[in-house]
Amino acid sequence: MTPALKDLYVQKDKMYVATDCIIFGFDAGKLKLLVFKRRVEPFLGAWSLIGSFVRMEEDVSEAAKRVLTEITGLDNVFMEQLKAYGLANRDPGYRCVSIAQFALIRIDDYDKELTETHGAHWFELNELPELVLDHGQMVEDAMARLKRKARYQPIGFELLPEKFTIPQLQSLYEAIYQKKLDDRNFRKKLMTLGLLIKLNEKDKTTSRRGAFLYKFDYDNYQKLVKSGYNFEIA
Amino acid sequence: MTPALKDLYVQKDKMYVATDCIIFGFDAGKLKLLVFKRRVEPFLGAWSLIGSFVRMEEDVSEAAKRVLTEITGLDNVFMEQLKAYGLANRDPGYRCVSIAQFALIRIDDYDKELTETHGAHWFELNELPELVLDHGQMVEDAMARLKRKARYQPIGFELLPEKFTIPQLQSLYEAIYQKKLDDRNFRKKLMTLGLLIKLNEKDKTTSRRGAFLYKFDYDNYQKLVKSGYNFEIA
DNA sequence: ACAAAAGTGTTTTTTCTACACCCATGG
DNA sequence: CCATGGGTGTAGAAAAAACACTTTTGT
Repeated sequence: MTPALKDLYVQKDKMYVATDCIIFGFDAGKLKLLVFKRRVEPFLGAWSLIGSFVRMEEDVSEAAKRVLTEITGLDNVFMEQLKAYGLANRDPGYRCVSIAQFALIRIDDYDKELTETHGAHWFELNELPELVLDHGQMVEDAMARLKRKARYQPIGFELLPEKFTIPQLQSLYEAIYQKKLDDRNFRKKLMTLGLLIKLNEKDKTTSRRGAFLYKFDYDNYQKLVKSGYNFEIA
Repeated sequence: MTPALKDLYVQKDKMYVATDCIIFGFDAGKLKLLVFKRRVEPFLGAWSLIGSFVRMEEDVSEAAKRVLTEITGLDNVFMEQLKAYGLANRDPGYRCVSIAQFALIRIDDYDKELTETHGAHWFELNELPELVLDHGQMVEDAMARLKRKARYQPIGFELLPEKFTIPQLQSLYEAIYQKKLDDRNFRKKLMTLGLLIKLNEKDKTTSRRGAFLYKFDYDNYQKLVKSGYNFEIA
């Protein structure tokens, strides 16, 4: 914080600082968002992102992790800051700046009980209800970030189970980019990356023949990144 | 802002919210950063980004614009939010979250008097002094953003005068990417974009022959973006 | 035997890269 | 007339896009 000179002599105003989580999941070929029905005033009954005020002694990112763990029971979730929302009148109740966080979770391994006690629901992205305050804007911005980022960083894998099939991966990318991709080119591209480990198991839930399962090779990816490698999945 | 349920019953803490500006300029083939020598405690005499506390009645982005205008005398400067810095102990004096802003200015048309009265200096990026608090991190993050963003959005033009030559533009991109680019390929690439308007004037300050001046075609760019166009300058 | 999804190669087109010489001008 | 930076084209390599059929297997 670097106050401009004159600010040293004017009143410094204190505000609430909050954090809101935009939580993406992927299920049955659809991108989904975890939103919450508020059970208290203000905005009782309205849909909203989950969030919390940031406490005096915690980092903003810690506050976000705390919320995510309370809600999903998960630790080690992929999360990064989206941006701060700081319109003076964004919350009619009181001045509050919110720092939105962008999270990706494996939809199958979160704690359903926990979420249900919090009034959580998964919505498909194009079937989202109206959200309170500027939360709709946050979701829109997060979606744009996801689209851009999925291309250059292997964050898509955060949305899939640890073991996944190529067709699953493709349908995820199709959901993110909102367009159909060519099977052969997609598979070829991925294989040439050398970042998938083929397992000796098949997933037979979607076809009689079954599709081979793969794991993402995080170790190799880390190495490649260090040596100046640029991931890209169009 | 979406408080988690339990937060409604716990104390809500108020904090200072500040904004700090990472101001880039480009001059004589070098990327530069505007930093300030502090003339008051705390950190008297240390180098720092310029910033301000956000006031109760102003948007965070307004606060940043206010600072920028106070310092440079310029309005309509390219500025966008970088991200929020929210470590609990980032400022030893008191809890303060800072929202860093990323600004690009045309180095020739800012008000030199104004900046000098504020203790401002332009530093080349690889000759930066130590900065207070987490400002060094902010600069590093901003530089990464500039590198990434210059490739996909025509923000480079914000750093050049309205009329510029191709060699000038190339040297800007070379400074941003920190590598030499091929003259012919660079020029070819730009020409095929169809976003430069060639003027009937030459800049003769750098060669006897003189280089034609160009303007960026913002109108056409807007149109192309709307029709789904993707800008790219490698 | 057949439905339904998984898996496989080749050709064409486009984009990227590397590379060397002439031009215009002011001094 | 010459030093200096401005400006131009082409060929080879690499990457992206288009495209259709065979395989497996549970029912």
